[in-house]
Amino acid sequence: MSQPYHHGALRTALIDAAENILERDGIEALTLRATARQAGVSHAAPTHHFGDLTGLLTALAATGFVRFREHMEAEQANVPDHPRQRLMAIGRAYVAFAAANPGLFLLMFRSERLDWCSPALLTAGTAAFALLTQDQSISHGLQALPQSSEPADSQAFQNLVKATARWSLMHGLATLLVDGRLAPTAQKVPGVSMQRLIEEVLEQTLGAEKNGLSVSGEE
Amino acid sequence: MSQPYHHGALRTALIDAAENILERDGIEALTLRATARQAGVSHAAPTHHFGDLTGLLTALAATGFVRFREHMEAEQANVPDHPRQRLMAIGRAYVAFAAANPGLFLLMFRSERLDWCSPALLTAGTAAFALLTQDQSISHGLQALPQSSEPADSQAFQNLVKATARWSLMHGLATLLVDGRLAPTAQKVPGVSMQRLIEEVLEQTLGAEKNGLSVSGEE
DNA sequence: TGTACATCAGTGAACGCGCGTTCACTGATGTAC
DNA sequence: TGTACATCAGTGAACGCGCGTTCACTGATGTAC
Repeated sequence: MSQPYHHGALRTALIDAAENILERDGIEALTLRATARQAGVSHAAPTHHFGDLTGLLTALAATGFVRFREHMEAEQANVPDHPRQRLMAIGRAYVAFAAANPGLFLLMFRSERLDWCSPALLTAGTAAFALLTQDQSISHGLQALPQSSEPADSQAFQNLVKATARWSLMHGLATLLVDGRLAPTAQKVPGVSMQRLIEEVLEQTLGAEKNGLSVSGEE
Repeated sequence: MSQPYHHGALRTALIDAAENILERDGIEALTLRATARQAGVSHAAPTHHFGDLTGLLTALAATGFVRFREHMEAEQANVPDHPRQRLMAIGRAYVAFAAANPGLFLLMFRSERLDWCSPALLTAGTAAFALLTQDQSISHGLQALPQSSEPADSQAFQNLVKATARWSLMHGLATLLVDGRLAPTAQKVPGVSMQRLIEEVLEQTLGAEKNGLSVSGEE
């Protein structure tokens, strides 16, 4: 009946507790003491595992990036092995993860309080980002260093531009959605669900058959 | 020599002080008391003008949106009156504003502590967003309500999709840049400046002559 | 022109709060012999 | 198998800090007459 003195898996429990607080009360409410309360331990216990708040946030963000990558890979696996299909799947997964875990997503991408020197975070973050450039059309280009005289015109640079463009689109869409900026604009056109809007944006930018619709809006 | 008892323009001075703190120390350090210290008045003075911290942040964000819009309009005016040229100018201005005012940009777009019921903020924010949909190709479509049976296929919906796509791209690019996520990726291709990368991404997505390069990355 | 008075703008002391951090401690676990 | 002891994991009291907020106040401004 009585709680054992030793928790057994307190580190994991604290990360879970922190995520609960994050999604329920926002990042402002995510403190070491609140996390200890949520986990049901004394307020000095988290320090023992994470050192300080940055350590806790960094550990939480690292697990977030692992799950982020897993989610994108899983969605990618559900789809025919075609570059555009897979890219669309990643885009959908990117936005869906943000929508499903808004607090965690914001922590991962915008917290100035993460310690990017942490090996766990760096590894998990890099792995997730790598997925965005790992389709057939550009994967090899980003790895090969250009030997040409003008790097700005090299294939590697062009691939970097493409990867940055698609990443920006996914990230902007996810961010605007999570921040609630998309909803007011979308309501100008009645009868359209957010889901439908997102799907169509991804379709027209990432999934178009030949050249895809230009973001510039002219036909 | 002695300071007058009445400041004269304390409200404006407090907003300036708050912006200084925001850019120098980050949003975490932006408190009512810190703002009062920065402005050289007693710590109870800001409450008199803004009520609480949300009021101050909201007022600061509102001035930010005004300047954001002014900046985009000014850049747009420096360019030939061609839809793509103007769109490119807006995109460049969008990213440049974020880069030049990272703290303010983050406050404007991601602070959960803004009061969007504030008329000043709502007006300034709406005006800035409206600029993004005010080029010849889609401006009228977003205003006209569709009478067609299937809203998802209506012209208004297609225009919404286009506006959302370009906005997402600009916003994602600006956000990733400000959050320092772009730099590590870009360094994989040596000899390429961030400036050049951003310009090329905007060029290939917003400014391409015919259909623009698809974000999907296939030729 | 002068006086009285209301209103406004900012002061400074005080309060309670939750925070991070320290530190001696205590209970549990594991290992050496 | 049993005992001693080191190490580990979590406790709880205490600290100092900066915060938002309150409140009686004071100095300055403006207005009525």
